[in-house]
Amino acid sequence: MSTASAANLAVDESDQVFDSAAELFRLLATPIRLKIISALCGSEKNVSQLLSEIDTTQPNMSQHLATLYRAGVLARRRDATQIYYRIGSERAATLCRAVCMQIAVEFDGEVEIARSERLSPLRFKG
Amino acid sequence: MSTASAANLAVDESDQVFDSAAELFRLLATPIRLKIISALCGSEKNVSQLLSEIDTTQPNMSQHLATLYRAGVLARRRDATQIYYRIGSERAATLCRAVCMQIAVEFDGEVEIARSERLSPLRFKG
DNA sequence: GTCTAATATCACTGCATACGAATGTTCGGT
DNA sequence: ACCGAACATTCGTATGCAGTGATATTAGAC
Repeated sequence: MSTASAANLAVDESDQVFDSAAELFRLLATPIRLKIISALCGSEKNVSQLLSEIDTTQPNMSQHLATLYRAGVLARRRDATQIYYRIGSERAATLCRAVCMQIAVEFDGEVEIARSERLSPLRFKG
Repeated sequence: MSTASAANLAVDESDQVFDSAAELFRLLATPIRLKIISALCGSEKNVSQLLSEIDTTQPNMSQHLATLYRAGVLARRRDATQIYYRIGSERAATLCRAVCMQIAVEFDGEVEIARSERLSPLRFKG
């Protein structure tokens, strides 16, 4: 089992888990990539269609698509000169949906949390 | 509703949602921060205890704790000279747990996905 | 007040990467 | 074979940020 084989190494399996999880989070840590994933949740789209929905340059779009594709988050197929992207990993898409929806809900039913306390230095006496 | 009031601005509410979601993902995009959150899931701990579990320097630990605290992910209280940190946002902790657990499961029951295809250039004819 | 332990903050360095501009590649049409 | 459309890739730049070392703050013990 993979668990036993890596147990005696300096980096154990839990380290790998945290590394992989952090990498997944890093993939989703950019607004434009969340927009891309969100735009592809309903149906596949080619690059031009994505560019009409998301405000950025064509090279930038292409790079983010490549990043998500290499990570397995997106899949793609060619149709003539156009390339259609679609969701390739339901896990990432579900994660994106869940977090964005929850945040959207908070934006509506929001009360501004007393975050002023968090901005002051750590004092308990004076 | 807040939805209607921001609808005519250049950055609409969905942009803010994506920005906030990306910021949350960015907070979790570092292995050490995932380890910190994971270490605090069971019980609160002071900085020394965290340092004994997680391999890093004290200033680095302190900075990550401050980052997570400012974001509301962690809460803290003082006891004499020690400061105890605990989970402050169940959302972030749940997210961390869910993703790490799912990835851990994949690490055991894994078949190495054919990722060689993803590393080759985009060719469909030659 | 002085000393020490616990923690925070500051200044700096190095690395990763998002973005923009220019260029390259692939395909269909003629 | 050539041209244009659709994407991809490369290169340079700038910015953000994780990590490190040195220093500062806080609080308890004496």
